[in-house]
This record gives sequence, C-alpha cells and structure tokens, in this order.
Amino acid sequence: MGIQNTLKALSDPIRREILNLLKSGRMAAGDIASHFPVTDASISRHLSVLKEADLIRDTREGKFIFYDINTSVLEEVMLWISDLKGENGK
Amino acid sequence: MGIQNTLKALSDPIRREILNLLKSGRMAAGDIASHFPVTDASISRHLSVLKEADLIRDTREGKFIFYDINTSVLEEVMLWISDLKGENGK
DNA sequence: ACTATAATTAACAATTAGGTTAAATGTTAA
DNA sequence: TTAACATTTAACCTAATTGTTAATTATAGT
Repeated sequence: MGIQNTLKALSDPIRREILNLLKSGRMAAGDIASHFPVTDASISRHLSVLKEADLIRDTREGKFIFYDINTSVLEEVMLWISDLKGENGK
Repeated sequence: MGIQNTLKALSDPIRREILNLLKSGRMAAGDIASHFPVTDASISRHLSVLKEADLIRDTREGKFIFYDINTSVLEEVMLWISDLKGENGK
C-alpha cells in the first residue's frame, strides 16, 4: 500500500481510463474490458493492479464481478502534492 | 507532455524524493546525487525524466548544473484527481 | 452431470525501466 | 593545452510491465 502503489497504478493510461469509467458507477469486468482494444485477460490484470492499490473494490454477484471506484486513497496523493507545493502548515 | 509524463515521473520513489529535496531550494546535480545510494549516472537519468515531465528546470552555472522544482504541472494532476472524485462542477 | 458464460490465472514473448561502468561533453584554472 | 571536476550520454544487463493465448475457477441453467 501507500503512495507508491497508488502512483504506480495511476501511471498507466488504461488504468486511468478504467477509473474514469467507474466514476459513473459500478461495472462488471467484461463491460469494462469492452471499452478497450486489449484482451479481457489484460484488463483483468489492470484491475488487479488497481485493486492492489485499493483504488477499486470488487464484489461478485452471480457470474459477474462488479468493480467500484474507491477514491479515498487519492487523498494521500493530494496531500503529497500539496506538501510539495509548500501549501501545508500555512 | 501531459498527465501521462507527469504521473510516470512521479511513480518512482527516487524521483519523488528528488522533488522533495528541491522543495527547500535549488541544488546542483552532484549534491542531489549524494543523497541516494545509486550512481550519479543513474540520478542524471532520473533528472532527465523529471525534466522531460517539466517537473524540474535546469540552469548551468559554471561547472554546475542547478535544478529547480516546477510545481505548476502538478495542477493538472490535482484537477484530474478532483474530477475523478466528482468534485468538479459543484 | 453437462454446457455455457464471466472472469482470473499461468506461461510465454516483447517492451520498457532502472541500474552499472566507461566514454564523452562542458567548464574552470594552472 | 592540459588537468581536474561536474555532469551527461552510451552500451550493456537484469528485472518489471504489458500484452497474448490457453488453461482454470466459479456460477447458473438445463
């Protein structure tokens, strides 16, 4: 965990786009995958990276696994950036 | 340029620590390098990645090359995150 | 039990990233 | 111009990342 995992996860454009998709609501893995020109397997690994970083959460419902965005870990990134900009303790 | 370069640059812990060092003021490349357990050449490449992302600026002064942090490009990251969190248009 | 569907995991290939050492570049001073 | 210093660039190696296809796991319906 930590900012390292978060930033690593965010450094890939497909993973950022996945988060963008999930912004509008939960989605099943296959539905997510259909938005990208790569295989389901590839997307599945991207999802596991995002999950490892706690940027998404998964829930199985029958045959489907639904993914939800979890933006709370992004707070740490915001704080890190703010600190870098010297916007803390002011 | 763009958010891709920025996030890629931020995804490495040495590069983040370099930015942290520069927060307190400009530093020569060698001075920066002395803070890390890797070679000067390795730090030099990290510096070029940060420069490519426009997160730092360099100025030669005699034998030395000084590096300054440039936080303005971080604004884009902040906005991207805010947007993801649905904090826009509110 | 069998089949179809949804998704992940495994095994492998190709690319990218980060480290090293050695050579090259730029600058200063003798 | 030669030597010394600061830094970068080149060449190379290894490890990590990303993609593919094929196999596996999990669930639902017949």
